[in-house]
Amino acid sequence: MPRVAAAGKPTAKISKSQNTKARVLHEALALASRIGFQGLSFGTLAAHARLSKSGLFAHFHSKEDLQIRTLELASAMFVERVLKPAVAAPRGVPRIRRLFDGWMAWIRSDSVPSGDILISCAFEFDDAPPGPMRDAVVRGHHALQSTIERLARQALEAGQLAPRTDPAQFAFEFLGIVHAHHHLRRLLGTDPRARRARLAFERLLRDHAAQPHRRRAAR
Amino acid sequence: MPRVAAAGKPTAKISKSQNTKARVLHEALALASRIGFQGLSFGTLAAHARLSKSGLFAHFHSKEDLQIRTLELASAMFVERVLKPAVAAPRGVPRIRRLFDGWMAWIRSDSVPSGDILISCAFEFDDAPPGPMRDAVVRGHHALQSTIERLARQALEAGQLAPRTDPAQFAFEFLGIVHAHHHLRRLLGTDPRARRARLAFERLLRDHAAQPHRRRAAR
DNA sequence: GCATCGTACGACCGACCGTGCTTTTTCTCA
DNA sequence: TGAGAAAAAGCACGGTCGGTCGTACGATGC
Repeated sequence: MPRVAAAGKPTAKISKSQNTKARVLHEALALASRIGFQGLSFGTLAAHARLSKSGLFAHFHSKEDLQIRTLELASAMFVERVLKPAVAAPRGVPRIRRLFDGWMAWIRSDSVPSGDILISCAFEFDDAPPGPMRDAVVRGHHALQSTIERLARQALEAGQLAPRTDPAQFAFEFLGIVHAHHHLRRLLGTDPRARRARLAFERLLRDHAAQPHRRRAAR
Repeated sequence: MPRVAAAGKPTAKISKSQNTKARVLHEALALASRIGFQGLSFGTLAAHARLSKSGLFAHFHSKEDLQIRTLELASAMFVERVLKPAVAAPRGVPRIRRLFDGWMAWIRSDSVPSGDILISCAFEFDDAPPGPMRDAVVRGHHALQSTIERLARQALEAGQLAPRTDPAQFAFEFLGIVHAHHHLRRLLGTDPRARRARLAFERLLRDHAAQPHRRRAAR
């Protein structure tokens, strides 16, 4: 069978192994985002990556290894495409906004089909028996939660959020909105339901906004 | 066929079949709530229900049939234990509160282990290929969404919510809070994290509360 | 008293699973 | 260019999956 020559890229001296490994991992990511991490089997991945099942074993020692590497790739992409652009925005509320916008775009993006694979993964393993994957998912959640908390705290210190704001609570609700949007998008299709999430986010921000000019009326 | 003449009649004799079927279904529900609907296999269920695999086939024609029956049982229990008690409360905000309280208790309940199986199911099938289970999940979502919308609309008409309230948006955020709580509970254990969901719910209510005494300050 | 039907059983099927072991192909570099 | 290393394939294993088949037991209707 005539092998397909590498996809035209110069590949500056990356040993071929690394190259195919990366390619296979991207295939695995696309596959996992469609059928879940549990459904990511060596057989289907092999067929999809035009590699024999045993050929995969040269790169991944076990299915669990494959899952974790794939999850790591997804995390790295999320950091690169969502977190980094967010922290490029000015501290405080603008940065929080940028995070939300970037996240929504990431969910909408086609590069990782079927939405945010990290969220799917979290829900897939939230009731799994203890194991490396579950641990990785828990670590990922804590990282996200504390990141959002930090952004909220910065906004608080900058006087852009009301002093009564609880950063942890803010992060909880922030994550809840994103998760709800992701779920609905997958369940009901791609209709412009992002509006609901956007409104909820605006309400969250408005409700915690600093109001220097007058005393708060509610309560 | 000595089939049941009519549903629900005295039927002093609950034909043995119905009995074991109900027993097996409850086993299936408990099992599915621990390992998910996809993981609910005939083999494991047979071992768990002390019935041979082929014995199960006398009651369920296929795995899909088993899944759907199990889902129906869960839905019926949810209606019985959460929805009905809620509509027993006075119309308006009290009824909404009762729904939230009941739902949180249902998630906490041990009767259906591992939280709300309907929520888990929804997340399990939100990216599944089209099929009866997915359809059932979508229908279930619409039913819940429209129920909450209705409660919100009633509260609106009773003047207990601010006129600018959008019932659909209210339902979206309500569901988001419950889902987020359920997810966190499964992911991080049973710690008293319900407080976060409670606070978010209170904020949702407070934010949409009618304020007859003064004009709203925000915006 | 006998035929019928629903319930339950054990054996079995083909497909796919994850994973090793061996062989062949391909790449790398002196 | 050729030898050694690395990558990929081939193959076989034990296991589980959803599902079928033939069969046997117990109740029920005629």
